[in-house]
Amino acid sequence: MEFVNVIVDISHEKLDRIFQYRIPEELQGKISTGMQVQVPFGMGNRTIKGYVTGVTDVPDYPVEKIKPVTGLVDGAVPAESELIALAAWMKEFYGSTMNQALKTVLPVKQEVSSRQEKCIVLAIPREEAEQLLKEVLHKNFRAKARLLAGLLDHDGKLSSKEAADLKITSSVIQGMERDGVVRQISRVQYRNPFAGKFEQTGIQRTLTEEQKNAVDGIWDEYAQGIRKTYLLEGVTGSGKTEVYMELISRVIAEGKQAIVLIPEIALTFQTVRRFYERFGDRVSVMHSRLSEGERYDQFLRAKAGEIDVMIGPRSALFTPFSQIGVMIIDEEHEGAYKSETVPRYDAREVAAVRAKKHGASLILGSATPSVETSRRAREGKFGWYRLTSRIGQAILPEVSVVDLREELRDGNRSIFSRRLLSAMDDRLKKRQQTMLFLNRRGLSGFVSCRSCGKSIRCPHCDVTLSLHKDGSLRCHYCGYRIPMPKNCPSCGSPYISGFRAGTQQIEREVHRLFPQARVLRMDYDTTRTRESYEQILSAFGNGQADILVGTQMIVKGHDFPDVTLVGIVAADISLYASDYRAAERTFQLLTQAVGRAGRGSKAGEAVIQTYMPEHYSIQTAAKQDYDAFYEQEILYRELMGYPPVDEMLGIYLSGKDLEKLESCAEQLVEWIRNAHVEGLCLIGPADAALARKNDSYRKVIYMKHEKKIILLKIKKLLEQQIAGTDNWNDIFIQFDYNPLQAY
DNA sequence: AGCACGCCGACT
DNA sequence: GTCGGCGTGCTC
Repeated sequence: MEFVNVIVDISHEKLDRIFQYRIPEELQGKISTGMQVQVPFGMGNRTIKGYVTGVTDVPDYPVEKIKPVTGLVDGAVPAESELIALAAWMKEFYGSTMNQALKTVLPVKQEVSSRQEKCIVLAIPREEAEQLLKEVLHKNFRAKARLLAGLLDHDGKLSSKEAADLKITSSVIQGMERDGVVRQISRVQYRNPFAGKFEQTGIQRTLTEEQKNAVDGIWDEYAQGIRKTYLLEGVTGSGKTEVYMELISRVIAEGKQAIVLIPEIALTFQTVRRFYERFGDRVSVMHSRLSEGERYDQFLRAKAGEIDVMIGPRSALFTPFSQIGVMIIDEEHEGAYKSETVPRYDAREVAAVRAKKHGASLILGSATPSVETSRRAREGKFGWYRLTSRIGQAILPEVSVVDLREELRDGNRSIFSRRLLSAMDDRLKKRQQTMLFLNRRGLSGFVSCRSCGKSIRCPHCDVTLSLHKDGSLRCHYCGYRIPMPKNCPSCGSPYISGFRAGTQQIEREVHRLFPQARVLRMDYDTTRTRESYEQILSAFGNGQADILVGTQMIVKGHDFPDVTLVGIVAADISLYASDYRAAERTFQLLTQAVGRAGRGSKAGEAVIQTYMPEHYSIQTAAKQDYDAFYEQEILYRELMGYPPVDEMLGIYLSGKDLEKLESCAEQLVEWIRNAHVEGLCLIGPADAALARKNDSYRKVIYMKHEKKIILLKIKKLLEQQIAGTDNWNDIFIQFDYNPLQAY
């Protein structure tokens, strides 16, 4: 290895790219990715620091112009270089360019003009400056004159943004600084996103027996130097957050830091306030509503050691702490922890890697753990603690499952069953609140029978087929296709179009049936603006509406004590999703929705409407029985070889030239076959779920194998093959482990 | 960002 | 001509 790729440590957009340097004799073998090096830069060859992002034998810059690395940066390794090494790992593991990986791991550097803490002040008395202004005007030093006039106009102080507006360049300022006319001062003032919003009360609730047991168990192992991943399985309202906070405070007491990941949608004032009340200013929050600058400030605050706890969504995983003691992923089953952009990383996996590097414990918390996590806990690979009782007087709601096929037989074709209608009527009379939940998510073209409830499934992959514009039903994994039948293949009924209700229709129907009811609707359309999400929730929480209609976003982490009825309008919608996780997702959504009823002192009720009342994910969700669900689900995964039993790798190809795309896909399949990997299951190539997007055609190939490392090896092999072939230039390829959504 | 280069007006 | 401010462009 003769050359290194370096990102220089100067924050300027124009320099935010890779520069190559030669490794001199004496440093051979001593330089690796993630290290900091000293390099000569610019015409004056001034020495600056840079981060090594890769080592290579082939330079892509004229060799005669490449300068040698001057030395290594010694001393403590800063957090950033750990993150760069992490980016390098992500690049290898998930498949991406180094730049893509770096962009996900490091925050966007601020544009120079938009956020400047630097300012220029007059270093001489006002009269002297006025005198000087006359002098420079006389000498026709226009830039200096502009600066002096500007300073005099603004009480002797100019921000560098104002200076830039006056077209004053740095060379002018530096010249005048040398002459002692002005001084440049830089004041670092970080924005604190909730300064003054909360108060630190130091409140510490006493732990229940179960909570204490979990904390002590994890802490005992921590004290013994055992660092691993734990599953904290606890029903909604069982107080997982108290366990997190206790562990965090112990870790802080040791001088270490903590990262708490929460799905963006559940990241509310309520959650943040609890952490703030306990840890005060040492907590910070990242969320998508922060401006670019505010987010960058949080990054800097963490780096400067101003905070100990960072709460945020997936991206908070990359907070530049130097010594993490504990990492927490709350609601670990949420799809939000998988990135939808390259590198398509899984935050739970990356957290485990980062935790290992820092010697931190990793806690995965959920009421309905993902099948992957659950399996590892059951196999003993993860520590496992359960919180089974709800805190306070809250009791689990009474659940009834309504068979919509019967409603149809009895002539009720409306969205609501008689049972749900009478329950809603009852709540309106009692002035209690109702939530109506529609669990649709990314569903397109699903087909199911309204008589027997069955969907039409792929004979090879056992997932629901989806309806395409050309009238065919297709499998998103293997491409299997049949024409859309006129009648249901299992019962012959002609009612086989899907349930087409949207939240707007439900809202309209509620208005029609209960004109006196005050209704709020919350879905993607009504929460576009910045504050609307919080507004709707707090309006409902304050009792300004009787009924809240919405999609999944209404069931995540909100306590409404006056809600005593939850209606799940069509529980099976998410069952018809055309991927192997449909049943799991349905169980999770239903369990969460049911758990929303009766969070206060009043008893709650949930009504689940469905065309498939016998399906195990609906049955088990109605009983809130996770174990029973898991036992059923793992059988299906075993039978079909889906994760976590086998590992799965999606390969997504896209390109504007269809013929070329097809031949490349075939070539890829051939390379995989030629590798002769034992136990490998190859599916496809097939049209992607979205076969055309932005003028590009899209194809998918899936591979399944018991061992992820084998898939990783094949991925690497393919990357090498592609690099060595020249006709791949305008075909784009992406890799995705255990995909969540169809490409 | 920070440095050098080269343009252009002012002064000996 | 030469001096020096000031804008421009490049940096492996």
